[in-house]
Amino acid sequence: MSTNLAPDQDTPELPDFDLGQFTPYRLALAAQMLSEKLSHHYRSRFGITIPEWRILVHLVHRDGVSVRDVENAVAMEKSKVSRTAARLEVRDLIAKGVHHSDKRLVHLSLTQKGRQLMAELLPVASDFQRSVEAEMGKDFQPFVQKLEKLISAFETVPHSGDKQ
Amino acid sequence: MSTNLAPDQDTPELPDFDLGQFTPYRLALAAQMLSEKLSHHYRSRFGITIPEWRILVHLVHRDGVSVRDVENAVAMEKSKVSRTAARLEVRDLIAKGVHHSDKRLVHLSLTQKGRQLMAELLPVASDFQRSVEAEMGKDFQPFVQKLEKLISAFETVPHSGDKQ
DNA sequence: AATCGTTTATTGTAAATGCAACGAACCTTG
DNA sequence: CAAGGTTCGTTGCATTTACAATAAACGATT
Repeated sequence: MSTNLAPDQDTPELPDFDLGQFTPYRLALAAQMLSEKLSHHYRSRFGITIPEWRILVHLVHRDGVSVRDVENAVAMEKSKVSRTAARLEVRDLIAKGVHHSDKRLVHLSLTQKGRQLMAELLPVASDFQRSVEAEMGKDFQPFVQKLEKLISAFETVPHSGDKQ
Repeated sequence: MSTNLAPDQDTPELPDFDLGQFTPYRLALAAQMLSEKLSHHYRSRFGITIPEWRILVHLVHRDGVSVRDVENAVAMEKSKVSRTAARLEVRDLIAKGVHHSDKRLVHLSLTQKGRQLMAELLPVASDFQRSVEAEMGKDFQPFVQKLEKLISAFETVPHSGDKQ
């Protein structure tokens, strides 16, 4: 409880700022809404979380890759990839092997069980994608193009001193 | 290491699925990139995290609200709002009081120190917003309109049985 | 071949998160 | 006013997360 006697004294004039007009927030909100709605399908029907989904779907696209490859492809930190992959291995959805020539690399690949799961999961994702496209109608293509433009504009340039 | 002798036997044909074309993922990526780039300013220069930023900026917009109000306004769970507000109170950036007539409600408001912080922070956010708009040029307005269309299309309708 | 620096993946640790359970305050109905 | 149901905010708990530190394998240089 404040005991200030002159609460407005010396207070700088604050410009009004509406979070609802702030693009980073609106983008985060849209992403959160779509992800929650979609991941509801993964979770309730297949017990798959979003990080798990990302690894699995990347392995469908390009099987037999390393943790580092996944990290770059699906925008997840390597420790997150590592622990998520460990969970998937326990459930026998992926297999972890060693690369032929480079023993540092982990060879991640889908198991039969993983492939069967993805055979059920991918149509759900495709349906969802189609529902997004249908929802936006003719606006979809231009929207995606501008979204990609935004992504490439804000893509972190390597070695550009971004972290400091 | 797998000992399957016929690894492709019984394997269903998996359609190729490119995460890079999947709208929920691209949206999440764009949001993550913008948030990271922006929150870098908050963090390094002011020691403010994204949840803290959201509460503070909402209090600039509409001061003296409850946890529930914040929860609805900035799309954060109430327990997250509660704990984040507790941190902000410790740092004397916001004050927690009791509502006049309803003693259940917590009255959240900016302190002098909080207002001074926001006086420094808001211009940074505005600059960032302008940089996004500049980056996208004439595409910005149509992009935002379509983004809002997407948000309202996927907004969870209350009492529509969405959670089951 | 031995050594130094780099890359890769895992793990330790503290912090953050979501969900459920809880108590307090409110609101209704009898 | 008493009892039952609801809303609000906090807290307990198990899980997840980010970041740093580590170990193992690699490559290059001498």
